[in-house]
Amino acid sequence: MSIVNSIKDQVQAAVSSLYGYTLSARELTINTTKPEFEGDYTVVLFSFVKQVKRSPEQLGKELGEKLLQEYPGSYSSFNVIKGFLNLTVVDARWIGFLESSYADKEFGKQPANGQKVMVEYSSPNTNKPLHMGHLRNNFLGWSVAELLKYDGYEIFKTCISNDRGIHICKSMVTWQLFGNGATPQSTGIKGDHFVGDYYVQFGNEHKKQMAELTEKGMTKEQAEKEAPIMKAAQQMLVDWEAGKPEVIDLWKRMNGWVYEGFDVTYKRIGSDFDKTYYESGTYLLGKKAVEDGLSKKVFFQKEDGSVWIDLTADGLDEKVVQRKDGTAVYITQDIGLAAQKQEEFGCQQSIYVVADEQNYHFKVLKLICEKLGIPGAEGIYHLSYGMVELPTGRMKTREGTVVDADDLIEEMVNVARQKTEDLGKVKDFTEAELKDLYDTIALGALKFFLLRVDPKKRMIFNPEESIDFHGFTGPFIQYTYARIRSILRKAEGTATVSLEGISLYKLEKELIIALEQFPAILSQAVAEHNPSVIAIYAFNLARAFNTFYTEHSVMNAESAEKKVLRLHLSEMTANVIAAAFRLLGIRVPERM
RNA sequence: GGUCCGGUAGCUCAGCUGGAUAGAGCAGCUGCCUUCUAAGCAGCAGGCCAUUGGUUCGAAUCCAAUCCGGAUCACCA
Repeated sequence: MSIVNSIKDQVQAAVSSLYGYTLSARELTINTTKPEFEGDYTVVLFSFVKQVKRSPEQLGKELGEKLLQEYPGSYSSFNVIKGFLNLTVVDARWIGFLESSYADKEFGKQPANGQKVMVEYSSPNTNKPLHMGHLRNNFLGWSVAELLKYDGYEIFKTCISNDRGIHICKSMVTWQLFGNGATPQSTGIKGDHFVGDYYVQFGNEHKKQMAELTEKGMTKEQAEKEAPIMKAAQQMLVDWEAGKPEVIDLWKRMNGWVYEGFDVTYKRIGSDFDKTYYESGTYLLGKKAVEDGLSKKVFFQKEDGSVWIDLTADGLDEKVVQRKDGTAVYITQDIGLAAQKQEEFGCQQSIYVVADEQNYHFKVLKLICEKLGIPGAEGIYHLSYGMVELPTGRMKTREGTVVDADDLIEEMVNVARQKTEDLGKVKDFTEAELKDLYDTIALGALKFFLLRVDPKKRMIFNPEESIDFHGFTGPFIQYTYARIRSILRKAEGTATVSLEGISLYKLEKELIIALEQFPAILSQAVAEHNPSVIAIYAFNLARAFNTFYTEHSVMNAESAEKKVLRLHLSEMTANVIAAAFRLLGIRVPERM
């Protein structure tokens, strides 16, 4: 049990035996004591002074004395200031905790709980390369999956590839018209960028053709549809749905290029999936759901043949689920896919990592699935995250204002290299070791930058200011880790001694208190599906260590006991940093 | 217009299940490398927590209204 929880139990017991009053969980708040006061934990008395009919001062005094008397092994002293009871926990208790946990490389990990959770994330379109928004999505999805795994769930990571539709046809048509048979191999351009370039070119051509048509007197709306290149793309979509062989071949070929490109990026950023679904293989799945919905009278058909669901009773609108031409809309595909995933994996919870612009969509999806009685519908959870924006507003592919993922990573690696060379601490590294270190630092900085912010909030990224390597950053924490590893290498073979009876300095105790909180932080992060909780914690822990480190020497400690104590403190800090970073998908270097 | 999300230091963000004097990082300014890695540490400066009202022992936090910004309400995906 955590120390806070055992304090709660003891306070409850003490109040009960003193006043015959049972404190509810809501009435009992215990915080870590503010640094300006003496003590480790603070019991807030205001919330139950009335119930026990005492003044705050009197209550604090009586309660403090009772605790000290009943649990002499737990508390060494107390003080009461206004309505706050500050308790000091005996050093031996902290040391006992440290001794039992310092070598645990998986501190806080929970045993398997038999529950299965699916996490769907990444979900790219195959007509353009990954950008910064995808990175946030990937890092988030991956990290939340790891968090749940650590918390005892069995996890399945999936990805849905939006590989069909008008968008990919646009790239295909443009390649046919202007490509002259070029390939990623012949041009040396990474496949996803290669295809993405044609998508951008489509936009330019389309604009050009629209201008010509509007000059001839067409309205903008007409021109948009009538532009020859747009008509060609539309036709291609029809041909694709009809299964025209040469279109299918081209589609497979171009998507193949994109996947080759994606694979490189995914490998680099460490994203992986247990299963990838392709929209081309699932977009007809909704049919069954529509029939099912009609027979259950959840859906109704209008005169023109289109199928709808009326959600006005739930405060939403009427929503179309099948077009009058009988084809499925987006939401229907998702319903079909949800049902299929449930059949294949049977998870209790299904998490969709998708940007917050789709909040409404997922609200509707969940509601419809519930009404259709699809198993696991209650377990649908939309992990909604805010978009990454530029200081000038949203990123737009067509306007060329996206921050490309590959470019950004490359730039980060360059900064990491430059910085490392300037410092000159790892001159003995081999080429391969250096390359690995630059990747570790660069991706560490990038992932930390994107994960340290509450997922719900949209975040602003200014490409003019490069991502920092100092302060509240990944490299800061990696550096702390490397420093500790350096000490531990030097300390190998140090004889262990009993720590009984030794007392703790303030900075030593603060570090232990921080370490002890890790499991509580984990459950918070899991409950909120929020890796930023871990990121912030890791930073605070590293900072606490650095403060301790400059103040107290480990290897030249004043006694053998202190040396062992500090080695254990250092080792546990390193273990917890490594565990926290593993959950964020960030590696830690032995040296940097 | 309806619904949802946000507004905290010059900038980027914590704190939001109500608790003590609102915290970090960056940027600015001072110090600290002949002792375990200075990607570090210590310090200074920087705030009408959007506004107004309410709830109470206590409000950045809860409630209401207002203002500002964003998303969404497609037979697009």
